[in-house]
Amino acid sequence: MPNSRHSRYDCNECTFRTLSCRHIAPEEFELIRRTSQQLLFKKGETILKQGAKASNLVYLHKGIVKFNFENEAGKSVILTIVTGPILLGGANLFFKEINLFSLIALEECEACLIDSKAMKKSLMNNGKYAIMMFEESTEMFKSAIFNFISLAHKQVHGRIADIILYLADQVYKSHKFTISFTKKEISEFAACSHENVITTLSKMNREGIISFEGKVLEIKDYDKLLEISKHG
Amino acid sequence: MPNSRHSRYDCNECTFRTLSCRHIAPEEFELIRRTSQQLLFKKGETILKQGAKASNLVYLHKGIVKFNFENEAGKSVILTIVTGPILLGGANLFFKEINLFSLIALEECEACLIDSKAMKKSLMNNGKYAIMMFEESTEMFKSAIFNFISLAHKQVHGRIADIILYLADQVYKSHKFTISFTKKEISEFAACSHENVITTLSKMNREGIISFEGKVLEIKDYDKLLEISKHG
DNA sequence: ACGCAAACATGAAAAATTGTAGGTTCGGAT
DNA sequence: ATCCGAACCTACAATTTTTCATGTTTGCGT
Repeated sequence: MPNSRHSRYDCNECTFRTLSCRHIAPEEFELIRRTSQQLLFKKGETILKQGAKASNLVYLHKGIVKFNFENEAGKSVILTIVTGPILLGGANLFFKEINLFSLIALEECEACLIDSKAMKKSLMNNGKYAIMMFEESTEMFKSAIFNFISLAHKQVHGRIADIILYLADQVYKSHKFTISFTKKEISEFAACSHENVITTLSKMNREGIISFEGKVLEIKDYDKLLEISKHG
Repeated sequence: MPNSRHSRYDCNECTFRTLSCRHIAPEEFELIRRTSQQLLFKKGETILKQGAKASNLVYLHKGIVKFNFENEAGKSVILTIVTGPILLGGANLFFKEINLFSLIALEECEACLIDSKAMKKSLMNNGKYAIMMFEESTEMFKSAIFNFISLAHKQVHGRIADIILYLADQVYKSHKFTISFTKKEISEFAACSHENVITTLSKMNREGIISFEGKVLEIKDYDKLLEISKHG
């Protein structure tokens, strides 16, 4: 269960508020704020559940989240992985009332759940605000589409190279980072077996392209990874 | 070159106009209309070009269009295939100024190119209109995401079954249809080799699940296809 | 009508990927 | 402290998929 702790983020300093107040009056934001709820999610906890009614948007202040789709057989795919601060769940808002996929915390996450209805009301009254929110909430598609494309015409080592580059450049923003998820999750992101992930990473390790001890991954030869990504 | 023929669609009867005028005044729509251009695209012609400036939205009155992404090596993936009437290119509008992928006519298409700037202006002035347009233009994502998921955890025969079902249910709306594209294009949609498409379709043909003569595909055993899709 | 290029088709070999089976390590629950 | 399950790792067999080689058919431009 998400833990409703003492506020860590002061609503008056929140970046979401700052963004919003570029387009709507503070009094109007207050209406949105009042329907919102600040929560702390532990690693592994579900923030939005696939199949549930999409009654909330999520402003992720801090943390890392995976977009997880699970099929009838219980197999998962990770559509993409993102870090805060970012607005999530907008896709569900515009698509339909049902969440198409789950949002799951990969690390401890600070997030605000925002009532969709309250938000929609403000969007209707302010086109500029609507456009901005839409731009914010479609960010995730870009990375999902690039993963899609990587999947579509690269083989496993190319896809894994892409994932490492993506994590380094977009998520952890460093060439050395502690991954906050399992090999199985990497396999769900790369859409292959977890054995294949292990084999591929071990090979890259042996060849000195990366070093991967425990949970710490370091890119040793960025250019080589780029090359694998290109020809993979 | 697209052929600028004598108007087939009377702007006063256009479904896009009807939709728009639920939220904006006819005079305001007139501003959008004046910047628009009605065109006829022949099979194979590019409506929006990947990499070009995203200066237009496209309202597709009639026809079938593929979302095509081409990588540096010249290999293509088809993200999804859609039929008119539908609003296209919205993704590009909100993403960035550059088209992320091409839209290519698979059949003769009647379409209006709408100036992005004129449209954005109206969206800013009217939140409800903006929300409606977002909803319209994100439709394509749903099918692209489902194709993504199919790709991610099914093997080729499952993916091909999915594609046949998708074409029958969403595109041609019939269990018997004349496909307007090649086996190679199916392979770009299914993300596999074209030989694999041929082998798989031949097998389904032999087993009586479908019949596929020339360009005419007929689903003989819908339930069997569903089953292949499920376990695929 | 002819020729050429693209699309279609098929089989066999090669490569990539998954599944299976073995065992080790790690961390949380009792 | 110990037990148990999950994650990790490796090798090998089984399967899927691609690649290659070859030949036929189709459709379009001249």
